[in-house]
Amino acid sequence: MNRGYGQYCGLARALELLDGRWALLVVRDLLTGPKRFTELQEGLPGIPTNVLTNRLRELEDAGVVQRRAQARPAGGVVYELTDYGRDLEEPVLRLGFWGARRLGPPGQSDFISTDALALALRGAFHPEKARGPQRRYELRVDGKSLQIAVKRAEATVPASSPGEPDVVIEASAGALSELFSGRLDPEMALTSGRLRVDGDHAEAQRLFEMFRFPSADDS
Amino acid sequence: MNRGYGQYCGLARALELLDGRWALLVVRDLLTGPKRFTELQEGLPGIPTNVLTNRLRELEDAGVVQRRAQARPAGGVVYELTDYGRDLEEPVLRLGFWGARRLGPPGQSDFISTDALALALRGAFHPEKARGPQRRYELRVDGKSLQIAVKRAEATVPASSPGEPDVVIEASAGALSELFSGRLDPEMALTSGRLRVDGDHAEAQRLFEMFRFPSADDS
DNA sequence: CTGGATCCACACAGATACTG
DNA sequence: CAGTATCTGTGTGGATCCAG
Repeated sequence: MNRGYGQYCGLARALELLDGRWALLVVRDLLTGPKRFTELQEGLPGIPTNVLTNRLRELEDAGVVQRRAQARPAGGVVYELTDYGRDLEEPVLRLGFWGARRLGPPGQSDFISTDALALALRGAFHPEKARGPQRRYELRVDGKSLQIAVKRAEATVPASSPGEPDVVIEASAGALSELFSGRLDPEMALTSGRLRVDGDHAEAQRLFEMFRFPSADDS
Repeated sequence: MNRGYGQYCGLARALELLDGRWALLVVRDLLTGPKRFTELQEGLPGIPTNVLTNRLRELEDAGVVQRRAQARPAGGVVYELTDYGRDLEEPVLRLGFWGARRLGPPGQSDFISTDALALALRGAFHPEKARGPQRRYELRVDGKSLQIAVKRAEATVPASSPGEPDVVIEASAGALSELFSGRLDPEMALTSGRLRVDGDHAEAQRLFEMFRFPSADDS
């Protein structure tokens, strides 16, 4: 693919580098860390294997992704972003929040990507709201879990190393979306059962203060 | 098109709304103001008419673009962004600067879009560098011209109303790119003939201080 | 002239089966 | 696990034609 646009324009070049269906979603999933071929497949339900192969090759040629031979014992290869590819985090985040304003409540058949959630949380972090001791949270949604580490004014999503969470928070994607955008009060959600917390409730409340999505106040 | 990704994710939704080749370039050209069908065609050399028609319809369905019946005397229709579409300026700008880092020097056959230049300048404006009286600049490149109005700490690109420019600046796309990214000194460019200025040279120099592209310091 | 519609050839995406 | 091979749709490119 990639016949190009023939324009001397940064956007046109970006669209050439990120051309093809699924391309930016591959980048999104790699923004949370290196992944194997099959891990990418699992995070992108419906992508044909040959398309994933093509996108990875094209992104590699574009200098966005690189293959790396994995150390033993597992062997095999992992795909990871180059430095240049990692610089897509800001643009992708902006595009994501723009698109999120047209996300209604999640449907039954909607796939929930923990990579997408992790990315959104990174962009939703408000450092000035973070105080108190270092904390590790575990978010559970749709049978998957995601760990969040907050240390002083810095958040790591997903948490770089596995460990015991201080608080475990479980809710549906719809409930989480309302909680993180401030349209649903955590107290209310707890009493109504839309939110389950294992650990200090006040800690959970702090999480929803530190991470706040822009609210969907669109036309 | 638009079979969708089936994910509950803002980025996936954005990619669905902006799906199809040329889509974001259409948005880019509309970010500088409403345009007619044929004006869009001229700014997107190589786009087939049926593809432009399809993209405009899809963007209209997506709530990004709207058709408006044009007042007399010209009649006809113009396409313009909705409020939601205009909110793409930030994401598009970020993506554009990301892609611009992989723009070498312009080739012979590269088309120069004044819409792309206008957008890039909007994103490159440093309000704190703007002082002095209101000024209107005219940038000439590749046979096209673009007016820039700077008033206090605000820049309008392209200038909203036509008028007599205080300074006219002419250069090739390559020279402009180097001038705006600070890799080429305006004095040098003037003496070497890569830059022509009609008006106060100091004014031209100010322009290159107020508008500064992020430099291509990539790997 | 503007704003498309229509037709054709082709490249790419999707689906599935199969392999080192 | 990490793809390759193959077949089938459909979106794209390119040219041409047409109505207001």
